[in-house]
Amino acid sequence: MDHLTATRSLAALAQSHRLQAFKALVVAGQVGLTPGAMAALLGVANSALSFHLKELTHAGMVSCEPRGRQLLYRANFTQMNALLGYLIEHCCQGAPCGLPTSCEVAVGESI
Amino acid sequence: MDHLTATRSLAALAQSHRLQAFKALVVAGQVGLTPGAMAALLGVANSALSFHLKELTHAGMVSCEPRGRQLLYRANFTQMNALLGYLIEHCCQGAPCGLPTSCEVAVGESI
DNA sequence: CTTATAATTCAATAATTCTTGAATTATGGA
DNA sequence: TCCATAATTCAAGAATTATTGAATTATAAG
Repeated sequence: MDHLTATRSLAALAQSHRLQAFKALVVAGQVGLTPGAMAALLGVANSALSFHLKELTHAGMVSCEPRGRQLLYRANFTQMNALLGYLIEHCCQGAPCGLPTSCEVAVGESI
Repeated sequence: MDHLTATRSLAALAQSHRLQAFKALVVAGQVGLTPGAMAALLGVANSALSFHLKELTHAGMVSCEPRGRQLLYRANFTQMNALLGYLIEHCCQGAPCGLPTSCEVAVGESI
């Protein structure tokens, strides 16, 4: 993850509806969510949500797969983890990070 | 950290010059940096940097203290850690986070 | 084949964000 | 006091981002 990618990833999450959508996708996990379900969940117009999903997709924060006449969006955990790795590396200075004890994975380019 | 604060914190970092400034402040640590030093470092006009520092300040990502005729800005590590805690809690779903092994601190409201 | 559904795209507008350069405020030194 | 320095503020304009409603594309079911 480089500076530009980090900036774009942060910008993708830095909007209330998009952060809501992403959090919903995280909760949904591998099952994913359709745009219709998310629009209903967030109370946002279809076209507005479509716009935000495009932003998230372009930033690489979510992936999209056709399922019949619907689309299934899923959170891209790899990219999210890469963003967290970047923030921890460049914005924490090795200071205590207040992280869950379950996260003891070695950091590296694989993030 | 709640949804709104997280959105504002993310927005504060979701701009190239602001992310650069914040990273520079992280490197500077407790010493801090003056606006003049940062403007020179980033190659940004003073007034533009002032605008961005105001954004970071309003979002609570940095603090500011007068020092003679200069100002000293410092990264707010507490807020940054709270943001990381929020992202890990809501955007990771307990999945492996790819974090440095040095971060084994228990998470809590103190983040 | 026709119809209903799911989602995106488009155009227009509104709103926000960013940059620039000039003006302002305030501190410290000659 | 006078001048130079440090930084912010302000106004204007450019650029980007967000919302709305209509139109379009495409799939599935009857």
